[in-house]
Amino acid sequence: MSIMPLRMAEIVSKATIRDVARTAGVSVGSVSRALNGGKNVSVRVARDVAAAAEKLGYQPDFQARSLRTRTTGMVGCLVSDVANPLYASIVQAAEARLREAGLLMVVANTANDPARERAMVAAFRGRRLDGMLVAPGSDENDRAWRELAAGGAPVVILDRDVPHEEDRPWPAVLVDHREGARTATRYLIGLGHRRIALLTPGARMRPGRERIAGFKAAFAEADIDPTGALVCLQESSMDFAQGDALALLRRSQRPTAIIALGTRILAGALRAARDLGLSVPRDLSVISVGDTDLAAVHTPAITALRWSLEDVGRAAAELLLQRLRGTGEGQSRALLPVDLVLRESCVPPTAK
Amino acid sequence: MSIMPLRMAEIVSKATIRDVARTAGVSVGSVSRALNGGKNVSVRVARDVAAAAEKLGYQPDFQARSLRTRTTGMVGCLVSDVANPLYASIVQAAEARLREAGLLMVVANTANDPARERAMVAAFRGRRLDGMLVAPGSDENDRAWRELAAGGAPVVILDRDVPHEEDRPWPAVLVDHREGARTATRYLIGLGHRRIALLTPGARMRPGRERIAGFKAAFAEADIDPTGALVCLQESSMDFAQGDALALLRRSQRPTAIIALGTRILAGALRAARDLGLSVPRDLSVISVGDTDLAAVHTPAITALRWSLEDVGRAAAELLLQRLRGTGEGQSRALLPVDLVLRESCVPPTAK
DNA sequence: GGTTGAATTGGAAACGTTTCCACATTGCGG
DNA sequence: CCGCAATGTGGAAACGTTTCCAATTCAACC
Repeated sequence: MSIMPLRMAEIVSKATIRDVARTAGVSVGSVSRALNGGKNVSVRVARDVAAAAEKLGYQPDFQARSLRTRTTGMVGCLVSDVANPLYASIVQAAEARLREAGLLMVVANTANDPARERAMVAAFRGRRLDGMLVAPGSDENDRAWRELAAGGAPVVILDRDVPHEEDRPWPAVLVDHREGARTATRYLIGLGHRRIALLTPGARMRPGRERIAGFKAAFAEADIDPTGALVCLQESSMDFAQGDALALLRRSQRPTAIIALGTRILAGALRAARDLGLSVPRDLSVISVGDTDLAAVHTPAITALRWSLEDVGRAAAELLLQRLRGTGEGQSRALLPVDLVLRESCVPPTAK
Repeated sequence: MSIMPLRMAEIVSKATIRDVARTAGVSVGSVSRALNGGKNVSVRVARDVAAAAEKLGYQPDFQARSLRTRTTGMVGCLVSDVANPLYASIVQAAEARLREAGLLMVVANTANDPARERAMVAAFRGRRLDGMLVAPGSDENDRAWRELAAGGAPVVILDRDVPHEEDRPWPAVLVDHREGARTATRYLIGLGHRRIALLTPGARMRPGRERIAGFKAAFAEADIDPTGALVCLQESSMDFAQGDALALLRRSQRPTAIIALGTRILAGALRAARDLGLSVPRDLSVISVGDTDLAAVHTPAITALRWSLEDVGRAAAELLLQRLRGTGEGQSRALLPVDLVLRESCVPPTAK
């Protein structure tokens, strides 16, 4: 144990390609070719270089390589908050796929702040990251997306509609929130509900917009009184959701069913219901948008719209890798399905 | 919109420091000094350089700078799974602090696989990351920690006990799981419970070990039958936890209280209880280790051990920044407190 | 006005790669 | 036996910075 520090100092070894060249008795160019290309190197050189590299514990310096090759082996990932389970799983899956391909992933949280978004895009570009996965905080942040495009590095958009020039939509992984919301709403209408509230973050972003569209579409196609379709835009904070949900459930004509985004908002809504003494599902049917632990384990178990976050991350990584390799443009957009997982939180409304 | 592509091509601008030098009519050295040092540059040069840089939209190339300065402005973060809420919040908070300091964060998931851990440490080192935040998957993975040390770059350990040489403990952020578990256990014992089960991931890692120690300490100090202290080691998978919990709760002498890690395991335990028709807290008192949404929103709300994941992340980032700046070694370890948040899930056991 | 020292400045040498280019060396067909 | 293509090889030029060093300017002080 005592000699450890010395050995470590050795291992840190600044062994450079020049050292390898010297001990192998060849030129640096040959070493580089032997180690990378493999093309145009004699067996003798290959052997000697390998031996020398091994002996010296040579580790190529990515920084230097990057400078020369203009490629960093790193991609950026820009989301509002990696601690949000919705993003965490996406990030996790994307990282897994990218690592397989030998890439590192840089993450940054934007808190949906456009200025910060721009700053991080600039930072990514300054670091010459090879590409990026981005979930912009708003679909309208004009300046941000222009800067996005300016980088030259491929970008894949996560579940957003970023304005694009006519013929070149952004590569993107999208979730079919519209169809999901429509299915859920149709299901509730089928159970007899006529006053249904949709609690979702604002229409600033695609998921919210699509959900609202699907929600309304279900009412329209059922040909019932559309004033029963209550859209409540939310910030994604639990406290706020709870306050809003309380107000909603105190109305004289309170909704008999709620569809709530399953992160913080669902929690707030359930708390509100509990605080008002409303029993789920007897007094209030509930559908979670997104299948979280909370939804699955809650008593009663909450019926939920489910889509695979892992698939989103994986597909995004795949799309990005495609671009990076430049192998045929291939598919440019993926639309992932949403399923309704039936559980115990929805029943026909009690006649009143 | 049609001229956009051209403008973008311009913005991509390979404007290099040489260009700036030329248009400013000074040498590259002066540009570098003007832009960075600020020291020893005349106002004239400073002005001209600033103007030229502005005009050309000059963005320094971090890669090149890194090569020269041997510093990348990036730190690595190695955890088993960023999608685990326990880590997600830590990562989020650490990233926030590091970004403030102008650093980017690279994340990688190890899935607690020692080989992968080593590979990622090597990758980080090859990329010359300035430092790293690491939560090793095991406290015993000898080889990994040696390689850790070998890098020369500072490392901060997240809530683990990594073997160290006598006089140089690793900088680390630790959570006082022992005291937390002891408090929780004491509380249950105080309520009258005598058979209590602790469901936590194995003793391979510090948090589990410490919790078990605290759990047993509470029994010891209460001077009651220690066979009532049931330690159930778990993998952190919900299904597995549920199966185990089922077996546990079916015992003839089933525990009257459970302390369960609040991620997947708590969910599994609650499901198991529900499946067996056991009511919380009447038939079973429950304490969650870690205060998650699930614990807070569950009906009944689950009493929980709480510590601040944000503080862990922030403190870790702070410790790392300290090392990076080399400003006085300062504190090398942080021990964060754990509180017991009383809710509705614990009552005295029903006489039986 | 010359001397000195500080403040600025330009030029060039790193940093560690990859890649281009020119040159040897080979093998082969004519 | 003579080109000639194919193959391997070494040397050097990038890549875009920072930083060292020597040279120049400038002011101030004797």
